[in-house]
Amino acid sequence: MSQWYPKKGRVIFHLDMNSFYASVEMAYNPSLKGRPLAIAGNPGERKGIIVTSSYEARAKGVKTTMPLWQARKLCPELIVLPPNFDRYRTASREMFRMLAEITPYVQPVSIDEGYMDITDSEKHGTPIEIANNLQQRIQQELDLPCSIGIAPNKFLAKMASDMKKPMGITILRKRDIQHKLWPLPLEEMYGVGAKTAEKLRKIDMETIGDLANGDVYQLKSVLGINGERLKNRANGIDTRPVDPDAVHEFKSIGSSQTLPQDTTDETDIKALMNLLADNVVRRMKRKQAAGRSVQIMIRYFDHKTVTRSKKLQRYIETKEDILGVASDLFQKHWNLEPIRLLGITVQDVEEKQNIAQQLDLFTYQKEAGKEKLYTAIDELSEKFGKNPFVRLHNEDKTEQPRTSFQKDFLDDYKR
DNA sequence: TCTGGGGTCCTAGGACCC
DNA sequence: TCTGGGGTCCTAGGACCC
Repeated sequence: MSQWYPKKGRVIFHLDMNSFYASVEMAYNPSLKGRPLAIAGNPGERKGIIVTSSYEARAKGVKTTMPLWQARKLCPELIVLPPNFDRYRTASREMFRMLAEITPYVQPVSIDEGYMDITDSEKHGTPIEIANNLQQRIQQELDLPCSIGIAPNKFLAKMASDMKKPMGITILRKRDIQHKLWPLPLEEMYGVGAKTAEKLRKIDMETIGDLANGDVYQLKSVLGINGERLKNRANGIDTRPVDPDAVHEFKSIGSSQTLPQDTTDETDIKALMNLLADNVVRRMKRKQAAGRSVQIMIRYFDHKTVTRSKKLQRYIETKEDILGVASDLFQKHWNLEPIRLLGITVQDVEEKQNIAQQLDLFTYQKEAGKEKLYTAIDELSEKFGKNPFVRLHNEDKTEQPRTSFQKDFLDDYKR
């Protein structure tokens, strides 16, 4: 008789690069180390906001998404650099390559963070040893700091990696939840933003512990299905697997841009739409993808934002097709007020190779439909002898057989 | 003269079908 | 002469994350 083994608990890492863009710039130019540094989109323009900042800048109150002028007021000696995405992508690739040397179960979630399932990676050491080695290696070979959370599932690992920065390693076991997780304010929970926290405060909740011990029906009535999920997470329940393929399963590809000034000028608008369509098409080509739905976004001078979309009959991939649908939507829905930002997104995106399969399926169904028709005709023929349908039959006999099923049928027919 | 740009997932209402 | 209840698709918007 086979022995019953308890299901092996998983060991999940969440690895988070610390102030990634700023750290990469410091690795490239060590003279920046120890100084207040910020990466900001197009310094000088109005869309200049802080994307990332070094810990020295954060100490002065500089925060992500803060307008640049505000950051400079708080920290006059702030060094500001424009983003250099090629550098960040290179560093990111190197970092993920190191993770992949430990296990194939690596799920990138953004350029600077990812999950690993190291449950079956004992040969590389204990979880602590693996985390230490990994952190050291990234530090020594890439000159970049990271934090690692170690836990039995993704949610806890994510929360753990946030607990000690920079260069932290934090273990969050189920039995640690009560004293390490529950005292934290609601906003610190992954998945709880400002709006959700506000709703929860209205029912007298302040901490993650309050959420964990809340009444599930009340939570559902306030937050819908998300209420139940958040309660589970707060109790350390999360069964989502680490999925290395998730990164390939993109669903939309979009591009949006704020104009230099608000405008109603159709020439400016057309030029921007053209540029956005170019961006989208270039990225769709790179991913060998096509899409079935086009969405435009219009942000007006007063920040009011509308989206309008159209689902299409067929998959499209060319600039002409995408720009055509986007322009139609724009013409139909622009209220003539000054525009601040425009966006074009292609949705229901599929890799073309998968679309081919879908087309095959479609063809197959059409064939299957024909088979049914043929069967029906056969029955009719048997009942009534020769009839007009037989003509259709004869025409099809010359067709190239497409499915084995149809081939059998045609063979039968010829006999 | 505050508030970028890339995404994902969920909700809710109307249309339409059974 | 009034009218149920599911299910799916489409569209618009909201919340959240990095």
